Amino acid sequence: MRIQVTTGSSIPIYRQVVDQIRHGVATGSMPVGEQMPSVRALAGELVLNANTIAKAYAALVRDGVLESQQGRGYFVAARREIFTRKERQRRLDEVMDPFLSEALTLGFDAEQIVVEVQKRLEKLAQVTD
Amino acid sequence: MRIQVTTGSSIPIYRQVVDQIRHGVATGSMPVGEQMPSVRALAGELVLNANTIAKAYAALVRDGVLESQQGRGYFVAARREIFTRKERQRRLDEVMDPFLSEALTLGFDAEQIVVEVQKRLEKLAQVTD
Amino acid sequence: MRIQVTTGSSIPIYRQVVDQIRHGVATGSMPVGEQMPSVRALAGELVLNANTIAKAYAALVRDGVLESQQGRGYFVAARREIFTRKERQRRLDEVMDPFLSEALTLGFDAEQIVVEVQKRLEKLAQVTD
Amino acid sequence: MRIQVTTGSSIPIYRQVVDQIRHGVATGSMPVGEQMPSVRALAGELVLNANTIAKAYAALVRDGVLESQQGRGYFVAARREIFTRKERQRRLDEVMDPFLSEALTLGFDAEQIVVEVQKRLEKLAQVTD
DNA sequence: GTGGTCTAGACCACT
DNA sequence: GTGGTCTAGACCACC
Repeated sequence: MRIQVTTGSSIPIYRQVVDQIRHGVATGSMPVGEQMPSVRALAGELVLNANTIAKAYAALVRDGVLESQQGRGYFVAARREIFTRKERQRRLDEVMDPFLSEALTLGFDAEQIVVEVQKRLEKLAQVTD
Repeated sequence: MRIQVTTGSSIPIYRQVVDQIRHGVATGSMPVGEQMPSVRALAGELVLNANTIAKAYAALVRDGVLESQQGRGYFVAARREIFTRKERQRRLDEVMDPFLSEALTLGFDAEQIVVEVQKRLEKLAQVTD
Repeated sequence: MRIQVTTGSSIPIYRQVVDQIRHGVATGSMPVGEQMPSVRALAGELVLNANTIAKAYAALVRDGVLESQQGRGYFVAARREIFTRKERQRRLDEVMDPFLSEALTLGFDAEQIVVEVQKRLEKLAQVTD
Repeated sequence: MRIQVTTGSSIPIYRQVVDQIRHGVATGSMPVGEQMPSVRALAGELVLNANTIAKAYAALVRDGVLESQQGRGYFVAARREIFTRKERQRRLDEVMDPFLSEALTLGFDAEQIVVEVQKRLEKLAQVTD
């Protein structure tokens, strides 16, 4: 897929990039799972600042069009949804487990952990009042 | 022991590995002296880069959970008291705060958080038995 | 504070960086609260990869010598007691043995080693003054 | 002369062998010209892989502590100085500095460090006798 | 701009 | 085959 930008246009450059990629994905010329060119590579190709491309990619990730994979690059995303009751619980567990494993490793037992959590929550409540 | 990792999470992959191994050791499902899977083997199994596993193992070594033997592998270390009381409290607070703020952000109130923590700890205790 | 590194040495580069910063902090030539050079800046200055410096700084953070502030930089941490008496002894022995065996290997006898250690410590003390 | 190795140590086994032989030679308990046990004999005695002993002997030959005679075996070499006085001092400092900075960071002061070094050297002397 | 994570692949030391 | 170090370069989160 070929991306073209015109610097003279009233449409912001990053918007031009976003729109063309979105169109490419919608028409299937960018298939799901396909790797996008790196931020710097595309910036170089279009003779743009890397931040501009980064901003465009970020917007596309926010909209669920692309996915980023740490250290690998950006890829065309499959669909998804967020924030059901189950999802909330899943997210809670996700942050609770590291906390509990650290606490247990430090030598605190279950009872102590609960007490510490209560103490901390009381302290937070006071601050907020 | 089975380790699972989700690449989309906000929790770094190496931290997920650390937490699960810590948990395995704390509950005794990884007995003292047991050899861990090799860095490359675990990396291959989880489809991760070997450096990511190496980083996780290194973190566990400096926390006294594992020991490494050059050219032989990693082993579960004998439990020992490493930190002063004050330092343990400091480290507990350090991991508790992000957990609590995330939980509160997700809309759980103080009482619910305590209940969830207790529930989770009970579940962990059952695994130990 | 000036940091120097020799690439040919058997001592890993990141360890050399760690040791020199530790020394600078211990002698007070790096006062508490002082900001460290940024990872990239120090990497550039020493002509090393940024990851190598990041690894050294990370080691100093977990030893309580430095603190990191996301997006701001690394700072010299206030001194604090981290380890139990037993753990301190354990760690001391761990680094003393390789040193002594190397010294004996070089042909220094016990008495000479003690003298050399005293000499070196006196020199370090002078720097502190 | 009796050689002992501990497999759990962080010090490589071949290094333990090297150090003990070197120490034996230095103290005269292994006189000049004496034949060393064969690689396989020593490997069998210590229940180690023959490669490990071969490597230790090779290191000792490289450092001028032993001499090999094709088809006959290894012998304690006549003493000769390999390193210049300056080089010896440089190498000593190179391994001493990391040790001292670690010790100081752990909270040991100069006097304590000297005492610990003396204690450790005494213990080593007893083992070798 | 800062640190933090991850990948890829190199080379070395030890068993 | 094991771990350990280092480089190069990507993206991420925060300020």
